[in-house]
Amino acid sequence: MRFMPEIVQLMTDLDGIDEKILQELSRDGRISNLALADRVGLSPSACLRRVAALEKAGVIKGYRAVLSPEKTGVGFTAYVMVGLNAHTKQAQEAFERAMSHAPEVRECHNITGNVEYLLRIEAADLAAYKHFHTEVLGTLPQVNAITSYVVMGSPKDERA
Amino acid sequence: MRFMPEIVQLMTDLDGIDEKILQELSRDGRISNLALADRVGLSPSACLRRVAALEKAGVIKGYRAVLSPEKTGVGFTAYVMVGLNAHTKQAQEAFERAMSHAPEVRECHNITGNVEYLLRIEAADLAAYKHFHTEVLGTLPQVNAITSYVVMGSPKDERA
DNA sequence: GGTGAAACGTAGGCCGT
DNA sequence: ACGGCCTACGTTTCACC
Repeated sequence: MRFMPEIVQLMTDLDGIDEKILQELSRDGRISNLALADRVGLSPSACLRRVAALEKAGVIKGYRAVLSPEKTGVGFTAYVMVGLNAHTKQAQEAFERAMSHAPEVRECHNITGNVEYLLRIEAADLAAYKHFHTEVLGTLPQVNAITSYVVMGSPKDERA
Repeated sequence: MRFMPEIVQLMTDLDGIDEKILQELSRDGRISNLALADRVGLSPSACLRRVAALEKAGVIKGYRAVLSPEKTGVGFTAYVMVGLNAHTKQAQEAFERAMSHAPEVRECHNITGNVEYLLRIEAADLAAYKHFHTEVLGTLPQVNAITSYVVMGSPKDERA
């Protein structure tokens, strides 16, 4: 490649009001524009224009409802370190494709260290996790090493 | 303890429509009730009643805007395994208290395995992370072992 | 669970700064 | 380029069936 693939603007210019808007929308993604405008000290129309601009610029990627894992049938969470046996682009792509299709995989991070990937797995229970472990991870030819860390609790969790 | 501390209803009874509602709201937390009702095949009022019930039951814990880390000044993410030198309740509570006050710590999970905790750290850059590593983690008397895994990319990330 | 109507919020044109 | 005002339009919300 001749230039760096994508030199994107890493931090959009955000003033104090923008930051307050983002803070409020992180806290309550369904706040009405009227209430939001009030909280940040702007008129509704000015506020709405800023929110629209933040969405358009990709600063706000979307809005999501935060669900209770226990109450939606997720009783088992684990982080899993996965090492591949080949460090080729093909092996990585094949593995990532498999992860993207597995519903138990909520996150797949490419990390530094002795293994390549860190996964967050959410399943109904230990049996469902075992199924994923053996039937999915265990059958992928690229996978070399699997280490599971079962989540016993999360004293802090500010996941978006 | 004489009985299990809290036997809560682990999975609220959710029918197919409830699951569809949750799925839609996870995808787009700002969908209008009208559009949501349409998608799940209910009248707006019936749909709204279900959403309100799901919120009240705690199945829906809230709504949040999903922000772009790069565009909000977060250029560095890492997972950190932390081992304590004492397995006492006091040591854990002190550590968890410290984590809850550290803004760089977005998640703190209590895990099984050779160490006690897995943290997700978000910072502006490597320098900011180094500061956290030495000035915060490094000064806690309970902390015994620290292993950092820097996130190079996240091919999949469905963090609520 | 559906209907309807009043209350409320949104979105866009327009003007002032 | 950005904020405030106004208003037609859409959405939410509630009592009632």
